[in-house]
Amino acid sequence: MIYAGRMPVTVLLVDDEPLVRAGLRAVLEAQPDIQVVGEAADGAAVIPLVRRLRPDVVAMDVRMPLMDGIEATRAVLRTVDAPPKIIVVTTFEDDEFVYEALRAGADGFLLKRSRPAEIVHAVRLVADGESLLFPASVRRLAARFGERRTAGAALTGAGLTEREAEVLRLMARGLSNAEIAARLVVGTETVKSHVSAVLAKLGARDRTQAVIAAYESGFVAPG
Amino acid sequence: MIYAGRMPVTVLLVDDEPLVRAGLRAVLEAQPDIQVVGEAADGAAVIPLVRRLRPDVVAMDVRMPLMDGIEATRAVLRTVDAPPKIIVVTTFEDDEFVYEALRAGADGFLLKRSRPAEIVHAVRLVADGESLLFPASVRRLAARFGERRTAGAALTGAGLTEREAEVLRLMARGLSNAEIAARLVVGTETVKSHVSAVLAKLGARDRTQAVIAAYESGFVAPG
DNA sequence: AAGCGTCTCCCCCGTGCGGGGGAGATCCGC
DNA sequence: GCGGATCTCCCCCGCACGGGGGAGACGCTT
Repeated sequence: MIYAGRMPVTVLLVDDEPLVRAGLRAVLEAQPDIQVVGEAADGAAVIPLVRRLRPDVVAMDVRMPLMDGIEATRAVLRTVDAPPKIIVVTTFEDDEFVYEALRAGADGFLLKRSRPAEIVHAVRLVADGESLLFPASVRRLAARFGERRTAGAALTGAGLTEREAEVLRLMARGLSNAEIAARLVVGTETVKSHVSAVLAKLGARDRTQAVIAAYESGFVAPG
Repeated sequence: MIYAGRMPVTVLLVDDEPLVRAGLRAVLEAQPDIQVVGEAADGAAVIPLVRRLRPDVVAMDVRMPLMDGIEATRAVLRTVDAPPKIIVVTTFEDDEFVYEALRAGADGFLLKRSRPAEIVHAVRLVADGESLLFPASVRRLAARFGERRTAGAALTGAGLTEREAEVLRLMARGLSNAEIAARLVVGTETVKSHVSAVLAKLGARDRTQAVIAAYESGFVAPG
């Protein structure tokens, strides 16, 4: 496989530990044909970032606070059209995670213990459309889940609607549904609809997680 | 504390995962007064390296294949004269590890999840002869929430207790009361008590407002 | 005209959340 | 010894929240 003359492969790093992100960045950016275009600390922050940065590859941690890598993988593939390739990164050779990751639609599976050369190789491989499955025995499973990706494509073109974003901003200021309703001069049932939509799109379980995602993704900023 | 005009602090990295070493190196070498002088992949390799490189600080992983960080710490302190300061680096806030590490003679204790600034700070601190015992995140919260927040409805004026701060941190990661209870190995009723105390002291109406306060005050930070 | 997406509002329903009490155990300082 | 603080757990209770449905009105593109 030859990489000369290619456009650089763009990568988004998703891991809750800054240290791991720094490590991946150091390893990947040492390659002239690979470019890290962004980082996220949680799966919940991934979708808007993918939409904005349109990376070729997402390196996704499994264990993360709000939304784990499996969930985030599902969310990205479900809500983003022309989605990036996704490499799920984990610490242990957990077969369950491999299986789950494949079911979720991941293209690659990588251990954190891997040597830099393997990591670089994995990124290049999935960027080229190949799938990379660590244990050979699991490779067979890939075939069974190979047809996804066409079906799920895009409910709406964009993430949050303007109204939903407005509601999320008010949620992130601590307002209750009733207060948001009063502020926006609509019924509380309407607000509930918007809140539900926000929770669904962000993969949040409740308004608290949604607000956390808003902070973590930079949608709102402290200060 | 002023670092200008100092000799650079030399650091030896000991971790079995190249990724983590690369991350630490990237984070530390970004500082002009810190220099990474060597790396080791296992505790067993540390002693000769320490003898040869004479680093000021050793950043030591706990979990390693041949000799773990606790053992390696003991070995270094026992066999090397004028030994370096040792920061034990681990993944989880495992009290047992903290205790063991301190018993072994470690000068500092650091979580891999820490933000770069905290890691850098820890290295400088132990290099200066200070000891850095409990996770910086915990320490920070106590200090931060100790005296502020005097105004408002809160009548106690005493700030958050350690336990309450711990609960708030978990709230700020999106955990429900039941999940926090499971994490802290206590009953949900206990968690409810702590949550209520946190809400009262922060002047928050619900957990969402408490989490917002946590972000806005710097108690937790995005990224 | 048809279709889609958005915004609006409505129903039912379960439950997690938070308030308001109380109480025992431990530790620490006076 | 005694009081205070902290951590733990328990009761009852109201309600906001969130999930599951559905539906009408508007504006847009096709």
